[in-house]
Amino acid sequence: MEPTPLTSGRDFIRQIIDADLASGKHVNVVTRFPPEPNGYLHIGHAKAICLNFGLAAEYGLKVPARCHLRFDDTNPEKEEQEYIDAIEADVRWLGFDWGEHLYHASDYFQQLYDFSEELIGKDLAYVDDQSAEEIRATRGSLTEPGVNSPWRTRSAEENLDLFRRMRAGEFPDGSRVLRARIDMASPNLNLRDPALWRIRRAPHPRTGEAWLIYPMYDYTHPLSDALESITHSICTLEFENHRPLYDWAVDNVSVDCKPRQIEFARLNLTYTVMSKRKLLFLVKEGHVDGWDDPRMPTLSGLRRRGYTPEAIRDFCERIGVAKRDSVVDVQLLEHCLREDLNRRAPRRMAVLDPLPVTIENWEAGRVDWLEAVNNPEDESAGTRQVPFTGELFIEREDFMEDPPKKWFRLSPGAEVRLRWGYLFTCTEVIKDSAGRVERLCGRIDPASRGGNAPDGRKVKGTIHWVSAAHAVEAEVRLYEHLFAIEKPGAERDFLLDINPDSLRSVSQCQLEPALAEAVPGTPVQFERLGYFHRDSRATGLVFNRTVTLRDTWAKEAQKS
RNA sequence: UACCCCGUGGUGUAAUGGUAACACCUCAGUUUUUGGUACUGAUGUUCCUGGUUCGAAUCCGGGCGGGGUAGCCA
Repeated sequence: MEPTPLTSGRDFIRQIIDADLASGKHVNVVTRFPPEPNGYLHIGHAKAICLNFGLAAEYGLKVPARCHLRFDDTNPEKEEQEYIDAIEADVRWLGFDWGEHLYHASDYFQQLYDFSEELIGKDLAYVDDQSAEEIRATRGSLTEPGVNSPWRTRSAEENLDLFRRMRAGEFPDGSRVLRARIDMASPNLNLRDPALWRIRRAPHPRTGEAWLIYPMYDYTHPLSDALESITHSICTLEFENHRPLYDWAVDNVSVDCKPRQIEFARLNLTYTVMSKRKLLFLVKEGHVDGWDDPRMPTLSGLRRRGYTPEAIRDFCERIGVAKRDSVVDVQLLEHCLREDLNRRAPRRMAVLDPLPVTIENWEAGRVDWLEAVNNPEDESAGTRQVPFTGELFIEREDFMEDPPKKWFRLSPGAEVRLRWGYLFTCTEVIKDSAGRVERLCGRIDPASRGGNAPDGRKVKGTIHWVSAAHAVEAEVRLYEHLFAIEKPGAERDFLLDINPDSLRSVSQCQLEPALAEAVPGTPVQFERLGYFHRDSRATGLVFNRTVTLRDTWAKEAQKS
């Protein structure tokens, strides 16, 4: 090891590990990410994944280090193979690799069982015949101690016999549990003789019908960690009160490894909900279109929305790790996304709300192929040819008949640049009988091909356009936050806080021809509008808006 | 009103007894063939109260505030 590392500027977890390495308590670092396969992974899990796998990668530069993926599959009633598969795919997509170290708590059932016989032999566990209701009633309350079970003083022989018969299936579901014998008067409720095993005749995705009893999390987790030689077992704050029980388990059975549990604050994000229960509810009740709905904070939803693993990892790094409850501004996530997409997304022109424009001084039938830069941030992205003709579509909102101050897009008599094309002046506004603008006519400056004024005159506004004859049609889905307020559910049922405009689907958008070949999974910028991403599930040409561009004009316009 | 944890700009995170910093947000400006990007600048912070100390965001006491915990869920 290097001389004592600088602990300054590091989060509290890294400081703990630094100290453990410096003191010689550990010579390696082993972490784990332990999801329960009862739902899809979300951005909050990404924080834990980046932390645990990131720690292994970081410390791996100096000492042996690794991170395990372990499924915490001890409750077959809620867990499914579909979730197991999705979780593995999501962790990989995020960019992490567990190598050989894929584990399941269910792999340890036999060892966990043997440890329980050991506990029984030490008079540290007993079989309780009370019902769940009776146990609840005798647990006491936050301010009152619990009451000992009448079965608490059974002999080790009797407990052993009963426990073996529990396993053998001699008793009905719920009729008995194995309990730790700790202290029914402990101020920590978790220590009031917690259940260790319960009888449950439910088929398990991995062990099938082999087990009729299943171990509890509080018992399974510390011992699974110990069996895998985990050095630092990182979990979220709500397990803080469980730590004494965690330590009790590893201290009282024959394992030689004593992992340390460290708790950190889970991620909360503005304008979204993060609990699996709520996300499952949104899916089941049809408020969204499945776990991978682009509005969901799930990794599969973010992926379908167009988020990149790089942006998510960057975000997880920037939010830091601490113990205080906090709510991160979703704008930071969006910032990380834009920063990444700005570097990599090729630019294209797309008109979402088309307004026809006729260029009067353009020879009928003439097509001019213009060179357009693919990405000003990346010269290697090259250029492409876009067709320019006398009949174009521009964005309806880029024209105003009576523009406000500071408006520098199109208006009657005003000159704008058609991106990569010509300088254009609107000379006539044609309306339908209802007074709605139907079409614009105008003239281009033939000497301004490419967009440069021949005499150097300043043209402030640049707008995007497509040639009507060449445009391809597409559906574009405009997403906003799923919830309308920063902290959904804070004041009332979270469903009431759902944003009714979280999805606006626009059909018959007019796109430049290159977009017909857009590939799902690769981002593209629609110039002046935002970053988009061809939907991976829809047939036909459908784009999801990943995130808008920053829009200072929208802000300016909002002021008045 | 039992036990545990946590209080630093609007938000998130640093500063580990020695000038309170970084990022996001907000605002103002420069550059710009995207009202994008980039760049510059500005506003704004240690919950309160005693104590220890030459010196406290940091250590100690007392308050106050927030969160967690009473599944045979994880």
